[in-house]
Amino acid sequence: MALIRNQLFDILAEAVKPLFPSDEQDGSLESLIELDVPKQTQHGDYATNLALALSRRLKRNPREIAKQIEQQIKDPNNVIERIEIAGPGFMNFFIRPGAWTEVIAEIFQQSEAYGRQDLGQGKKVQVEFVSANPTGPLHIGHGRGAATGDVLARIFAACGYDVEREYYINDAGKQMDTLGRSLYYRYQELLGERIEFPEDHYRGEYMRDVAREFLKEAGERYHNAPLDDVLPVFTKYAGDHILAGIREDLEVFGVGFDIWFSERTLHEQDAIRKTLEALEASGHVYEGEGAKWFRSTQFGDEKDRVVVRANGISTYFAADLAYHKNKFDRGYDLVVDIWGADHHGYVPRMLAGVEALGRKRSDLQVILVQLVNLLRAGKPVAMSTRSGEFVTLREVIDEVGADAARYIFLTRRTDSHLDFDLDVAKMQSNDNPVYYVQYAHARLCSIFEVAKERGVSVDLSVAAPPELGLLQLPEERHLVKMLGELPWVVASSAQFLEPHRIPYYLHDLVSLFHSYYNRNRILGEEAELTRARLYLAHALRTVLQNALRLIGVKAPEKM
RNA sequence: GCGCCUGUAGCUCAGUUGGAUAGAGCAACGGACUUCUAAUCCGUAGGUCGCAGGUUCGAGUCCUGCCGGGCGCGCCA
Repeated sequence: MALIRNQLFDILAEAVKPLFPSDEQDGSLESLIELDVPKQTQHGDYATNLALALSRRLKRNPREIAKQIEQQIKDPNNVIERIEIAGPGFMNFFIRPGAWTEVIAEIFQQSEAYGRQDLGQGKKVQVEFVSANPTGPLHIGHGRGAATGDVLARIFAACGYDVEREYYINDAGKQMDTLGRSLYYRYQELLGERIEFPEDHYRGEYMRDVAREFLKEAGERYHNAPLDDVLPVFTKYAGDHILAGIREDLEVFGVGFDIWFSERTLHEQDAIRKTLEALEASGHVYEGEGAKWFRSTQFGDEKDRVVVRANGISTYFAADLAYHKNKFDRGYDLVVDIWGADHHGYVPRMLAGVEALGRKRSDLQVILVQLVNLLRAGKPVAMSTRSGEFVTLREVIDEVGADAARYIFLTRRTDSHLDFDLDVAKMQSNDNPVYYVQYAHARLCSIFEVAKERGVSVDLSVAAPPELGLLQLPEERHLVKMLGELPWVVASSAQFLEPHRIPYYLHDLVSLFHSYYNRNRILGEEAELTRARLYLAHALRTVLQNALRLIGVKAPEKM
């Protein structure tokens, strides 16, 4: 049996059809159906503005339309107790109390799979995120991107998409040479040379660490070696070493990737030249002023973009065109790029590139994650990779914990700016919203522990005991209703690419539980009621675990 | 100058894509532990949703203008 929300949706989808001639009865009708959980209980368990939405199209009074839809409603499972048509034409649905217990049975049966669904039907999705240059450690902004991409990938997977996570390594280009030289200079310094370290090189303390490591491994054999001869050695060492550190930090943060894609491989396979040739053949690349240009204005960009400079060297953007061609050639139906918002000016040309490569613009979704303001006691902390004056992601995680950091990143929309105050995050560590959620889980686990100690039979082997009807308190119905919303929350997170919906859902759900817990006893005098409530508790625990897993936060059994 | 993001309670942020009486956490104040975890709960207080117009049955949400904050605007990556 389907969840109440889904049943209502299907019922409405059927009931609305007769209002239209048969040639208009397509999927567009279903997309109009929205089921709202009203804030006011007097407005029912679910409400829809369907009649209001249709009134313009049908040019009729919305209340009349609502009445007509109501007459068409068939409710074979008898989930609807009554329907009220209210205000200008809202339809408010009151669910038969007994129907809610189906939700618990559903959760019980699906268990770990509850919340998963098959919206994606196996479509291939790639989420590319972090992709920080391997020239320095990850900072807090990368952390936000990492959390966002990681959770989005988890959400897509839960929605039945075939997801791959990818990290694009910018290991070509001149910043790598700069990195190699930075290591070279620090290395020579360690060997006692006096070096005037260039302003525009990587001055961070971490480069000294890399140099010490390098010295340990390579010894002194590069002492005063001519820079040009040995630069590749230094570049490779520094790049590999820093990338290894990045991988380690991400691992600590609970973020993993399926593919680490090296930009260098594009050059090695001549992919950039091939891509440009193809684009030239299709008329999207032309020559002018000694350079080669991509005609991005044809697809709405404000000006055309250079892909090969007058000196014959291709631009970063050219590599990115080849990279995205490579992505689509790998067969992804949808590619999601997660970028720092400071790259937003780059979006129009990339979308233009996607179209020039023969794909739909919507096949690439770019999520811009707004920058993070790192604060300490309300004061901004300077962040600059070159100067080396910054707090690394690793330091933040060590200071406030991975779960708390994740939660702070995830409880805002990606397009809103984020103030991350280390002192606040630490100071509030006991009142941190993440602990509020985790605590609920620990409490639930504790209930089952105590039940076991007291010898209360917790036979959860049967999907849905008949006594669930004993759950008659309004709070219990409210809880169950909310439990039933998880799949919808997950689906909408995927649809709108908004991971923040999950933590907000968790918070609301857990708030209901804490309140319920303080007012009522799960393990009470009456055996049957206790049993019913244990089933509710079990369902709740399942939902918490599943939702926490989606955001990559631990569900501790004890706190 | 142009473009993107943003402005909601003292602070940090939600607000189901246009719905009914705008919410949460922190901070403040007052209560609740002999009970399944008080990292919890209950209550009080806190708002001209930046400002001004417009669109319509209905606007925090959409359109225009203005004001403020952030970011970007290279044959750099």
